[in-house]
Amino acid sequence: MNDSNHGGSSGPQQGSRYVPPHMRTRSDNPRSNGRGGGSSSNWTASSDHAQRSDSWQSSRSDYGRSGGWNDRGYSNRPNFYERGSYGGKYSRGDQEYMPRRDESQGYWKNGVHHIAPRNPRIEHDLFGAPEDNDRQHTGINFEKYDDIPVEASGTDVPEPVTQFTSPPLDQHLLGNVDLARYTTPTPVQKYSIPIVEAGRDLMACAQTGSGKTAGFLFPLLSKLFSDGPIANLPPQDMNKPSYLRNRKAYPSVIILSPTRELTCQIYDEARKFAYRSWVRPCVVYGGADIGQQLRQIERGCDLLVATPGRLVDLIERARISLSQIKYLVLDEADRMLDMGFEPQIRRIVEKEDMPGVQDRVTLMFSATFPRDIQFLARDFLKDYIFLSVGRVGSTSENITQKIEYVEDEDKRSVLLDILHSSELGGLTLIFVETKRMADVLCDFLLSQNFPATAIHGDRTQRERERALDSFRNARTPIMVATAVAARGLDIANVGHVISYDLPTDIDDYVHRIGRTGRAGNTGAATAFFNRGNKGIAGDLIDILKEANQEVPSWLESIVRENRMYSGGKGGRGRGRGGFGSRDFRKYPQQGGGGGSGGDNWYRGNNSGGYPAPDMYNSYGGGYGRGSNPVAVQYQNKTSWF
DNA sequence: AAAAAAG
Repeated sequence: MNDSNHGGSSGPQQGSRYVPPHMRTRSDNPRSNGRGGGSSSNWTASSDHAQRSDSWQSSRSDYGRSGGWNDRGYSNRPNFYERGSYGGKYSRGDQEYMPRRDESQGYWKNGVHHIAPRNPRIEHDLFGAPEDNDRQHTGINFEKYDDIPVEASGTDVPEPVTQFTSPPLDQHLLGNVDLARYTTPTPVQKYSIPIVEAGRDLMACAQTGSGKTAGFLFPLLSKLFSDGPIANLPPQDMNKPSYLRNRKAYPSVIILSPTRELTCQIYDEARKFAYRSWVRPCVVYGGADIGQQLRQIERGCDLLVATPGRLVDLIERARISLSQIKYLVLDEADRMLDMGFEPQIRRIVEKEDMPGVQDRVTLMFSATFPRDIQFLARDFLKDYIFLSVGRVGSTSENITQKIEYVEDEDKRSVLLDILHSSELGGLTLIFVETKRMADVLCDFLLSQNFPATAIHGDRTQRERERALDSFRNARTPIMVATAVAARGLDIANVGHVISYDLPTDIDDYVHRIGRTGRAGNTGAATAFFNRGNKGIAGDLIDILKEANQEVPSWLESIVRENRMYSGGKGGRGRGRGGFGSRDFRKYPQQGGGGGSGGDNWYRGNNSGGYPAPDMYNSYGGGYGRGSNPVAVQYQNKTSWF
């Protein structure tokens, strides 16, 4: 039922096979021993360690031979690898050896960034096979994204960059960017790079699909690479036995994200770009063995990607200190608030030992910019740059949206029709509203001999990761999902998104269809609509029109008839026509539900000037009037990494 | 109303 139960009876079997992606090391993969679950004894652990060092020694000797290893075409940056090539500096007897790092880890000493030698196996793990262009899908078609409109506001907005170059980016980071085959910065990245470089705070209305993960990772890691760790870190004396050591980790970066899968995804990206550097990324999230995560952290943790609940847990256990934080990133902030994380987030940011707003750089990302996000921005950010990123054009062009009227009892057979008629190739993602339905439908599909899996919050973390994995690599090209997979998740090659049940929130719908139609590809999105969904009909029509899609006439009439009764809710002030979210410091707010033009609660800021920080103080607590005064942005999410 | 997340 719950992951913790697996640790007991069934733990050994499952634990021996499954190693979460971020825990995998070179020698973990072929682990054939039946032991090795979370509860395995110290004996197993230490013998593991011995094996690891052995295999390490042997692979290390490979470095001398350049073989085919250097033939991978890094010609554009010939100097990059010279520093990191295997040399005599880095040996066990040497003073510079830092035991808390393994050999694939760089280190910082006396103001110099020592880059670790390259490691073919890790490189393959992180970046894929060099010739495998399909798997390595990042970096394609970026040119296409030049059209995405970006609007930046705030004081002294730095000029956007146009290329990945050094400066402003660190040379080592550029090498990793090359390895990951990112060629051209996306619009978010063009802006975020100089903004973070300048040490400014950022509030960005953008989604994963816009390249925002790299958008914050690049400049932030780049700065860390050049600046090094904070000097006054309490020294870790690794010669002491572990029980006498300070077991707290002092990360420089915290990245918070709402779901476990998203957290893992960000972590995977971080690993790529932190490769061989002194920065060691870690990831913590609920539902997984905390002991394993603690051990990871103990080995060094400079950049931590976390879900809020687990992070609070670790702080309480005094295993994480926030006192050295230089960068705080809140990803999918609106989603985190929706999920009720505000208390945890406020606790982490305001009530623990994290440096104050003035003493850290804070980056906030959010698909929408409703009022509670504005308040969060007010409290967490200083003199920030507001970035509004337009849709990645493919919502309108690349994704064919279709709304079908299907009664609940007919849904199954219509679904089967669709699945039978669709040609092989792309993945099919089916969204349902309840966890129960996800299981029921998945079971039904299996009984009909469709290779399906399901992902939802009642499954264990292991099951979730397995499901996602088997979907990604097309072992089960059909996946039934709840809202857990609607946003942010990057699943390549999804050809068809089916909203078996429509969500009640149009944002969710938009996020769902954004799982398909990736860069350069076309996608299909089908939704089953019936009377139960009439609440979303109006918004749905808006979306369809905006995306130049066919609007069924029956849908129009449902809306008309709906308006008769509801007295015309007249939309919720969503910004149509490209840009949605606006810098509320600059623009007058659009009317919310009541609409009586009384939304100028921030008063007197139409001049485009930057508001004084205390502008909010005049506002007191009475902001309950009106609803949702802020335009919401619909942006496609063709995630490409 | 359901889902997600800390256990």
